[in-house]
Order: sequence, then C-alpha cells, then structure tokens
Amino acid sequence: MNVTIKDIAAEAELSPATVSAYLNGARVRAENRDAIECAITKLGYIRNDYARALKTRRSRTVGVIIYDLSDAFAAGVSAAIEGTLAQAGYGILICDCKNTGKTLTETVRFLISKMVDGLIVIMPDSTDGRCLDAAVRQNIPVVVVDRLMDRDDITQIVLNNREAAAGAVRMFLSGGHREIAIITGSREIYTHAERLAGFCEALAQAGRKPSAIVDGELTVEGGFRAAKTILTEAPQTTAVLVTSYLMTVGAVFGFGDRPIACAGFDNKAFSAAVRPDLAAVEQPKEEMGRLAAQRILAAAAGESYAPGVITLCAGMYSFEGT
Amino acid sequence: MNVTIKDIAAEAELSPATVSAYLNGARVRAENRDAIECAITKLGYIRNDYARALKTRRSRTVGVIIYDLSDAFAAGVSAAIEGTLAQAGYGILICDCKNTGKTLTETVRFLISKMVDGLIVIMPDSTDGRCLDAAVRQNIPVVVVDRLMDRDDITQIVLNNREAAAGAVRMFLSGGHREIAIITGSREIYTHAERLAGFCEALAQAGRKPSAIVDGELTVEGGFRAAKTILTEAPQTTAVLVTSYLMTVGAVFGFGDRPIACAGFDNKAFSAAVRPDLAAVEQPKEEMGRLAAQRILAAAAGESYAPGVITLCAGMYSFEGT
DNA sequence: CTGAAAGCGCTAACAA
DNA sequence: TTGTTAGCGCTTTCAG
Repeated sequence: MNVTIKDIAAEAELSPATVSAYLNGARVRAENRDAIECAITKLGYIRNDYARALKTRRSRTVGVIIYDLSDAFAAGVSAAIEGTLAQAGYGILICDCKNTGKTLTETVRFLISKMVDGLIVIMPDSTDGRCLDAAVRQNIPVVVVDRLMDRDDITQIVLNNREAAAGAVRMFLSGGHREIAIITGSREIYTHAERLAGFCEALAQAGRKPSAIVDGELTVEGGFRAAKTILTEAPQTTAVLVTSYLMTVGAVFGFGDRPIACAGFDNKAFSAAVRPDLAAVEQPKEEMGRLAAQRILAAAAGESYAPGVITLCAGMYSFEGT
Repeated sequence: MNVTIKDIAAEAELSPATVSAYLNGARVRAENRDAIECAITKLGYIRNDYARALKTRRSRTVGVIIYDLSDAFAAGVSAAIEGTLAQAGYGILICDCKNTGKTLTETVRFLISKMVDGLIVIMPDSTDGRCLDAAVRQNIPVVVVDRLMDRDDITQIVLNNREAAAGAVRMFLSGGHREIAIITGSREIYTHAERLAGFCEALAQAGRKPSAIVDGELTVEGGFRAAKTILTEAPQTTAVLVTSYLMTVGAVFGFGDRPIACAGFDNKAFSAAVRPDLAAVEQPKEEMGRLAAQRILAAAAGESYAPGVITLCAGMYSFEGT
C-alpha cells in the first residue's frame, strides 16, 4: 500500500488535517513543519491528486483534443498549451482523434469522465459544434483553436486567414506579378476555405483573376504534384500561394529551378534556412496555445468566463526580393 | 452539482451498488437494465473516473514524458502510443520537458501524483536513469523509448541504430562510393552516437575511413550548413549519411545539384515524393509506440512485468539507383 | 440478482 | 494553530 497523508501524520505525530493544511500553504508551527518535511522525505510521500481532485472538484488537468498529433501546427500549439499549463501545475490529457477513430462527442465524454477543468479543441474539420454540448452543460470552459464554430458559449481562437492570404497576394502584386495561382486544401477545412477566399478577394480587388486554383493533398507529395499541375496547365503563372507548410515544401521541389515566386504558411524557418526567396506567412502558434491555456486557467481561477472570438494576425516574412 | 451514480440509482429505484455492477458488466434483470439506461440518458450521467480510480487504484491513464512535442519522431511515437492506449480506454497525460523546464525527477513525481498506471519516456538526452527511481519504487511499469539507460528493472525499446547506419554505408560501398561522409548530431545523444559508431565500424570493416564527420544542429538549417562544410572541406565526398530527418532536408538543399548520394533517417515520405534518389532509413515509429503501450497495458492487466531491452530493426529504402 | 455499509486519500468546516 | 468529523463518487465485500 502507498504512503498517505495519514502515514505522514502518524510519523509526525500530528493530525492528517494539519498535514494537509501545511501542504496547502497554511502556516504551521516551525517544529511541526520540520517534522512533516522530515516524514515526507523519509517515507517518500507523494500527494495523491485524484483524491484531492475528488474532494475539491478540480483535477488540475485539461483535455486537449486534436486531429493529428503528428501535424506540426497542432503539435506546436499543443506544446505551447503544455508549457503554459505545466507552469501552473496543470497536466494535459491529449486525445488524438485521427488514430482512435472515436467521434468528438465520445472523446468529450471521455475527458469529462476524467474530470478535466477545461477543454481545448484543435480540429480543422467541420464537425458540428454540438459535440461540445456535454462539456458546456457541465460548465467546463471550452476553447476551440483554428476554426470557427457556430456557438457563442465558448472561446474561439483563429488566425485572420483571409487577411493573411490577401497580404501575400498584395505582396505579389506590388512585386509586379500578374499571373498568380494558389495551391490549397479541401474547402471543408476552415483555414483553407478562408485562405482561398482571401486570396480571391485580394485579386478581385486588383481587378484580376487567379491564374489557377489547384487542390492538393496536405502532404509534401500533394504540393509537389500540384506544382507540376500548375506548370502544365497554367504555365503563364509567375507567383503561387500555398496554403499549408508540407505542400509548400513539395511545391518548391516541384517548381525546381523555374523562376516562380512562392509564398507559403509556417515555412519561415525552412525559408530562412534554405530558400531565402520564399516568402512565409507565419501563424503565431505559441501565442494561440498560450492564449487558449490562459483562458482555461482564468476560468479555473474563478474569473468569469467570457466566451467569444479572438482573431489573431499572422506574421509576414518576405525575405529576399520576392 | 453533478449527476452521480446515486442519482441514477434513485431514478431507477435501485441501489447504487446495482447500478455500479451493471456499469461494470455484471448481469442485471432486463427491466432494471432498461431502467438504468433510461435514467442515464435522461440525466446525462457520465461516470466519474477519478472516484473510480481512487477506489480501484487504477487510473486508466498513462504518463508520457517527451523532450519536445514538436519533434516529428516523438510526435509519431506518441501518436501510436495514444492510439493503442485509447483503444483500451486509457488516456495519456503528456509532459513536454523542453518547455516546462522541470527536471525529469519532478515530472515523474508529478505523474505519480496523477496516479498513472504506467510511464513512457521518450527522452533522447543522457539524463541519469535514477530519475525513474520513484516510479519503479511504486511498481509503476516504465518503458523508455529510443535510448538505453543503465537499469534492468524497466523496459527499453531502441532501434538497432548501429546496424541501420552500417546498412546505409554498405549500400554506398556496393554502389561504388569510396569517399563517404556523415552529418551527425551531438554525441551526448544516444541515437546519434550509435549511428556514428555504426557508420565508422562499417567503413572500417571495408578498410576505409570517413571522408568527413560533420556535426550539425538538429534542424534544417543545421543540415544545410553541414552540407556546405562538406562541400568546401571534403570536396572529394561522393556520398553522405545524415543522422536526422530535418538535417537531411537541409543537406539536400545544401548539396543542390551536386552529384552526391544521400541517405537520411525518417525521410521516406519526403524522398518518395520529391527526391527519389535519396535513400532512407525508416524508424518503425508506430511499432515502437505500440509496443511501449502494449507493455504498459499488459502490466496493468496483471501480467508479470518483464523488463528488458527490445531492439528493433529499421527499414531501408533505397529508391532509384543510389 | 440486489442492497447495506465501509472506505480509497484527501480537504473543509467547525470546534477546541 | 491544531484536531474531529464528514464526505467527494465510486466499488466491493458480504448478506439477503
């Protein structure tokens, strides 16, 4: 059997309540403090957070639901969430929907059964917002990152995707480009739909049309093939916006030596290192994660939970003469 | 207040014990089953796993400690762990040491306080194995992935890194290459030290010496710079082994059009998509994660926990005429 | 097949 | 400041 607060109390010849109080920061007579500390190290006591959570009704754990842990964006945001939360003594329970095959609703229930103090969802797809009902009903603060859902009782954090894409287009235009194409992902995915919309709007504003709109799989290979498609079907193209990082890497290879200007998302490090002619829209992953975590922490600390939409701006890095 | 098993019992006019028994798979009279199910959906009951864990002494949660969630290898292994564990109804509590700044010992204690049923550590550095003492003392099964620690009371899962590197060298040799270099990471890191050792051994066996040994930072940029170094300082080089994925991508750019044969780690998808001349050593991330998770599950299921070292073999993909 | 009672380890009143 | 008591929500003997 494990060593409990009772054992410490016995060893220190005090009551469990006193030990508990001390552990929670209350003032205790110096000699008792020493006795407790001594007993703790001697017996190797580690506080049982489950028992504590059961009593206090706070688990100091938050659930993070993401579609795919292997995705760099999601992993980056998750890392920031973890960092912020860990600093406050919280743990994170991660659920990767992709390889569990469970529905969001089931996953939410699973996490509720784990008594999470908050829920952060990073799911790019277009699942119905009702899958969060159970959590909201239990007053669990919910933050959705990187997409918009049709509900006003949760916090949503998104990038200004339209403006980010439009910015890239304007950069191309002012650089003299007139035949501008886009390599994008499925319209089912919020971010890609928005980026495409921003792209088209900015072009329309300049009185132009896209030289090509090519759908690609969200992989290096997808970007590679999409680039080849542009080369053959819209050879007049001189500039291309690519709406995801992996596709950007593939597209760069696909274009090879062709003098085609490229801008992508999240490829800042990649560009800075090996392709300084490649412009990058950089999503503030750290900030998104930190904000999400802080929202949960604030709610857990009793601050009134104010749902709403937080829209962040992307950084634009143009490197050498694009 | 939340709806508990008592509420269900009251609603169904049964005792909590009966409801609990039913929930745990015991046989109940059909009418009672219906009454319980009915009450559950009516009241929206979700079982409190913390209370259950406290009683049963099993949290159905395992802790995963990794150095950096943003690292593709770690994320891939973690995803496999998550998938396997989720299927068994387990949750995973992820701790990213890099951005919490906590020591491994502290993190282990944190996870113990969360009553984890097992611990999986994916830390490439050379931290002393004693940081796992607390977990072992509590009979928590521990699996360490991707490095070897000097203890025989835990399970360790590693790749046969030496053999993997040697295989790449033999491939180069049989392809007619004689001036072979390596771009590698810090010797402090188990995997890089092993791969370098295997590289040197295989060359020595063929009576040759490395044409260059270049240390790089484990990033795209690091690989890029290392490639440039080889170009200037060992221009006779015709083949290069790179010991990490990001460095491989950087090196490919660094070498540009030069006719230098390359082999890297974990770049299979990348190569298949855009550089079919690039050979790849592929680490079985999924298998590593699955094995780790299964070990924990087996131990949790009461099977005797047999510590030891599991050595896996890498896949070798040579693509077009390397 | 069902119920009563005890307790997992902890905290929160309240009393001393 | 410290101790007593009760109870978080669940499971688990042991009777019935």
